Amino acid sequence: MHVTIKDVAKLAGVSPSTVSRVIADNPKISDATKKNVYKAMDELNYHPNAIARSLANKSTKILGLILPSTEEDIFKNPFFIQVMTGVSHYAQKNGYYILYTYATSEDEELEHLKKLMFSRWVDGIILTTIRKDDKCIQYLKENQYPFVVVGKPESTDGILWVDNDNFHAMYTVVNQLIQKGHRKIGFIGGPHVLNVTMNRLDGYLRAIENSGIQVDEKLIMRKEFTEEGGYEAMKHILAYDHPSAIVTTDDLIAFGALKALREEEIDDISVIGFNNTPLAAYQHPTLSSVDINAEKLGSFAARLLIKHLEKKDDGINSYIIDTKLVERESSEKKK
Amino acid sequence: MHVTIKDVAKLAGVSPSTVSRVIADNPKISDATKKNVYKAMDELNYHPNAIARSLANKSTKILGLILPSTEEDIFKNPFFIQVMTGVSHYAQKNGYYILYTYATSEDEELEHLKKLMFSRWVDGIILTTIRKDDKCIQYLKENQYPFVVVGKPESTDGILWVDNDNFHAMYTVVNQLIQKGHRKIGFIGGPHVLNVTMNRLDGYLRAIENSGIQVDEKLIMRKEFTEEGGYEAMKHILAYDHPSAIVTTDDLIAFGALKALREEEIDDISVIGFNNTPLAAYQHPTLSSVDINAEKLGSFAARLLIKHLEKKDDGINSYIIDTKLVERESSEKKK
DNA sequence: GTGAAAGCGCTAACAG
DNA sequence: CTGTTAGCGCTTTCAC
Repeated sequence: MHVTIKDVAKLAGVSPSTVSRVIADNPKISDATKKNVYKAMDELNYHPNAIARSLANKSTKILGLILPSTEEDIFKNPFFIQVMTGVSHYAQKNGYYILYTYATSEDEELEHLKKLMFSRWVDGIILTTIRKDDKCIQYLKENQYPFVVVGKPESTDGILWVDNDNFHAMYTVVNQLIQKGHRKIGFIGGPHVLNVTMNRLDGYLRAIENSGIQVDEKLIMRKEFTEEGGYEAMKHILAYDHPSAIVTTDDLIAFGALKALREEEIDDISVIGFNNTPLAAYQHPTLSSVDINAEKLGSFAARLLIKHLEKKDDGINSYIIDTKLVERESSEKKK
Repeated sequence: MHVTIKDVAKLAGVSPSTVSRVIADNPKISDATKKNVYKAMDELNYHPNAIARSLANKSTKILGLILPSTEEDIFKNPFFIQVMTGVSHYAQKNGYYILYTYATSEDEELEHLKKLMFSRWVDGIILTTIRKDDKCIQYLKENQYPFVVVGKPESTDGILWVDNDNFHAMYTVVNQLIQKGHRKIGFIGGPHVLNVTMNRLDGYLRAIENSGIQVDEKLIMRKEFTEEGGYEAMKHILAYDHPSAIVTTDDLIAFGALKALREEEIDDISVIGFNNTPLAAYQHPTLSSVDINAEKLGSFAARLLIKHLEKKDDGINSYIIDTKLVERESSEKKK
């Protein structure tokens, strides 16, 4: 019923394999027959059947994307959307499609991952989050399935990954604050099971120590990645002391901290967020935040994976994406 | 190299066709052999090859999603993300994957649409936007390809679609304002080539006329769907008169209008947005806006398409999704 | 109920 | 350079 390679072959007076070669742009086909075949193709309005090609080729030119999602909101977290944007651009430009699934827990994620792998729909997989002793990574590795992960895994051997230098990013931020004269700087981070939190905390500690300031454990809080977490942590710190600046590991936390400060009518404490989410510019005061370039994380992840799939590995199996502090009102010089 | 249906057949001591029937859960297979085959399957850790199935079946259980995108920002417009969320949930729950492409113009969109169609990757397509004399719709129709569109097409015969009742939504909003005592109500809409704009304008006009108020053409403006557009339109209206309320057809427009009012230090004009985007709650004053339930638009679109693909059409080929005015400060009673 | 065999549309040796 | 042939892994008549 549909036009196939055979119809084209017949019309062009060649064999199906020749047509196949023309499709694959095989160099050892004479220009004359190529012309011929092309003519037949669009005379018949022929379009290769990608499914059949994939079955024969064992390659679909589709990438799988696994997104974590808290309950019903897959696309609420700006970070993942940005990563997805980067991935999509790079993939589409290079002739790949994206197939995604979302999962609400590590086990579900693994479940979907397996489905995606076994179905053969995708040539490789992009993981957008990374957990301690990540089961997905382990599984993919064991099965030698091509994948790339956004976030630096504990063990990096033979793994493709992209990440920011979280240690360095936080180190720089704290250092700048110290340069500006801040001495008492608080830290509010997310749960310490996450690598990011630990790396950022290390950066904070190093900067403090390097400048000869005494680390004050009571100015260091770790809470959930939520506005409430940030709010409570801030309150807690204020009950103990009055620092001149607070660094956080996430904008959401920073939003909560700002809220606590507003309530207490305190306006001489600088606050710095992380991830530079869209709402940062809409806080009161507008929130200074570290831009982690999530879109770039995505596009470089896609790039690594695609290069690998096409056997064009250039020896590079990871990228460190630059970060940048975006200064807004919340870190302006206080009176 | 990989476990196939033949290996399973051999181990279970049956023929490949029997295994195939077990996979498809064919009712005329004895329970005994079913058990047997299942056992063999997980002894070998067998997983059906979806590509091969698709080639034989002519169905992939993948849906194509076409997203419009202004330049580099596919996922910046909250509307499309919400639609995508709804689509994804419904699809994933029903065993479908989503493959998406984005395009920056109608022609590019058509281009990608064709690729998607001819490749056979997807069983059907979801269009998330609709233009006047939409080429994509026309093409899909001509080729009898299964699709659904978010937005009501000019001609609806034989087309699956979902939309809000834009006329009614705006009618209700304006009516409520009138009930509250407003008499001079301005309208700022997007370009009138778009169906939504026209429908919402009609709702506005009807409400005004029904209440016996004289329509004042000078209070009606149509601009681009941008903050600047809203800003200029508002300034323009203010130069002419001082209405007590302004309705708009998009939050972005409303943001601009609010900005103009802030500049003029006017705080006795109610403003209503449309689409209830996340930033609405972060305006000054916070913006009242009509929630159009974009996620529901998406899930019902997926639902229509999937039912159709599975030949479970229930005679329903469109859905009208409810809207709801979310009231915030910008429409509070003014002194 | 189950098996044999043909075929879905394309690719890839292997010849020539 | 091009044709022949045998699959890729699964489904599906058509027999038995």
